[in-house]
Amino acid sequence: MKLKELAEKLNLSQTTVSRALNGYPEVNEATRERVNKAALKFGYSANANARRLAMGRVGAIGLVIPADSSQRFGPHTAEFLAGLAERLSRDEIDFLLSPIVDNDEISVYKRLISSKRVDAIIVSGPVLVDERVSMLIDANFPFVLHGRTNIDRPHAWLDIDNQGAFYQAASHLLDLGHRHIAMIDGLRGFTFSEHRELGYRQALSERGVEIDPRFIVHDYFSDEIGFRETQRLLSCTPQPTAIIAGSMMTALGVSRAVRNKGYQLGKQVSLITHDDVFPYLNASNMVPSMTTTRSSMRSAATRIAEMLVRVLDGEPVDNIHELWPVELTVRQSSGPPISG
Amino acid sequence: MKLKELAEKLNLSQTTVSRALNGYPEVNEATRERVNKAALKFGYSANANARRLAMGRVGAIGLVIPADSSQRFGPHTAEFLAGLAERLSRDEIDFLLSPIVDNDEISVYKRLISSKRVDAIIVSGPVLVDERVSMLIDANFPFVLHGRTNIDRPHAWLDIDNQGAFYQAASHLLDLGHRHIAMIDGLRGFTFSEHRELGYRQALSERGVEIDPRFIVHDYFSDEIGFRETQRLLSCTPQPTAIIAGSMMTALGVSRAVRNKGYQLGKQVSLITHDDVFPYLNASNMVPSMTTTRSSMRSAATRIAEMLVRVLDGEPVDNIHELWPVELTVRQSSGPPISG
DNA sequence: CCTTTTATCCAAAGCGCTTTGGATAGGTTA
DNA sequence: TAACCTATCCAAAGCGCTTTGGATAAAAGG
Repeated sequence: MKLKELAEKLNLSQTTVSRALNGYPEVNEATRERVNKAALKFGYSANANARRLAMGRVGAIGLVIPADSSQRFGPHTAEFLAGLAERLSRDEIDFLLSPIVDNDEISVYKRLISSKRVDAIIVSGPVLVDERVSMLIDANFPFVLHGRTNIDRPHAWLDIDNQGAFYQAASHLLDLGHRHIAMIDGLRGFTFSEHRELGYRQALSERGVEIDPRFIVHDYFSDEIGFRETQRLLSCTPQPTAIIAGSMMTALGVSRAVRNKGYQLGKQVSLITHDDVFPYLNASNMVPSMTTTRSSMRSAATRIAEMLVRVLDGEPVDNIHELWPVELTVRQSSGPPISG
Repeated sequence: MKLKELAEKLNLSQTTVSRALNGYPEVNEATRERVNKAALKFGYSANANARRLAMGRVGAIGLVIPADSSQRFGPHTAEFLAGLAERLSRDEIDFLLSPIVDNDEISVYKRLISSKRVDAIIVSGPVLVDERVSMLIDANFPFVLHGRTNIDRPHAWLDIDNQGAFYQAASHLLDLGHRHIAMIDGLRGFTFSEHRELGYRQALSERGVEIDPRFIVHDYFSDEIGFRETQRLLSCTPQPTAIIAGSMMTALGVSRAVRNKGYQLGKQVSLITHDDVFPYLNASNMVPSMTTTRSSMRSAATRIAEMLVRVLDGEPVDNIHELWPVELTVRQSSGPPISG
């Protein structure tokens, strides 16, 4: 069923039917109703391609995702997508996932833009000076960045206060009396990771605590890394008495290594984790319950979707950015240091 | 830059340029090269909407995902998407995620079909008699099902042997001498979940072991459910001496509850988990290492993408289905029952 | 040397929609 | 009653591409 046929059945022109369907004012209410009813009855729904061709709009936003078997497409991405879906479904905006081909990320973005299949793009996992971001600004293509870069040309972004998170975590541990604090976070180069390290260093420096480079780990978020690195850390002299973990997955590995050594969390080793809030992995239900810096990835994504809609509505991007604070929740996995 | 302009610059017709670009034979090799070079130089790339409108094809496949904050969009979905991306990137096929609106799943599918935005659909999480599947068959719309249904009209699917998985797990536990075996699996109604219960029941029945309905749990896959239900199970009389968990997330909760009670995995309580293979959560690295039935969700997705391409190439769906066996890997979390 | 084939290329007709620039008829105003 | 709105509808022109049905010229066949 196409517009023309529907129009014929109704003895109306395509113009009128189109207008009736799209809510234009210059059509009689009675007519509109008649059209709507008929559309429903015949199961008519506009061909999206034709519609977009005519309008120059798309009704979809783009995301570029890694296509190899890397760790990068993990539970964080899933939460993120779920959050986007939550908001975008309201406007019937779909999203287009474009896998990276030939490891050439930037050209996937370019393809996405020039193929006109998306109205906007969401960029995540930025590095400090992100080529994608400057390219998108240059191309004047609408996008929202999840995270931050050092590029100070105006663009829309949302980030959480990663520096503050690790600063708070480290400060709390210092308050408790810890002096040997390690951190196991995400890969070096990513802004979030660098910011977290900054927060960690800041806290330690403020108290005059020396920073031991062996205690700073950057790697993938996985239980295995958490386990392995904690084992390594616990064989250092002096041993760290506290660890800050960048993700729940990492924390699982850390816990395991700590237990494995016969230690208890919150006693010989304290642990603070950054919690992106996975519905299937709850920090407060852990045993012992986990001290965390918490910020829902899903909510952030929902908000980003919101911002994207604003960008698409033409709002100037200068004002579209948000920095979300991160709150420390003290639970049982952190306590004053005791000797092993 | 549009086709017309490019054609003008080259002093050729749109037809020829289009054909040159799309690899049709009726164009001189020299001309083709000239065209390709010019296209590259001017950064020309066909407007996808126009292209699709003209061709009636899309270059994207559809997936419907839950948009609420349910548990359903979790790490399994993420792995699945990653697997699809791995294969579809080769053919530059994108995927379109359509969130469910108003909780009306079937109409999202219909919208997806009639809006002509995707060439095919991937359906996952089928129930025993799945309305979506019969609808898609009726509509004669290409799709591949991840999982199985009882609908015996021809369609393409890939499933793992869920029944066999739980049958093997239960049998192994019975072999070890367990007589009180519980299972904590996914939500009732889903085929995979029903199949697993079938396997479990079959194993127990074959050995004449009575089935205790309190020992069969169906719920979301999460550590919290695993924890809570295990606590409940361990307060039953008689206590189960073994638990089969449907997912790694569940297993984390189970482990925690077991430890919490002062028990050891593989001693007072044995645990076998179905492992969908998450890169960030490794069964063999757990302590104690985890006995699993293992089947990579990611590989399955990659294969499904492969099948989808075949479906799109017009191969009859009758022969496009695969049932993947699941292998039991015995590790330390399962052992003979000992008294608490 | 003329006819037939083959290799290239092109003009124009869609694909299904939105939107521009009127038409038409009934109602208002003076 | 004539001149002017207003509300409602329509025909036709794109949107940028692919594809059909030739045209043209060079090569081959007789």
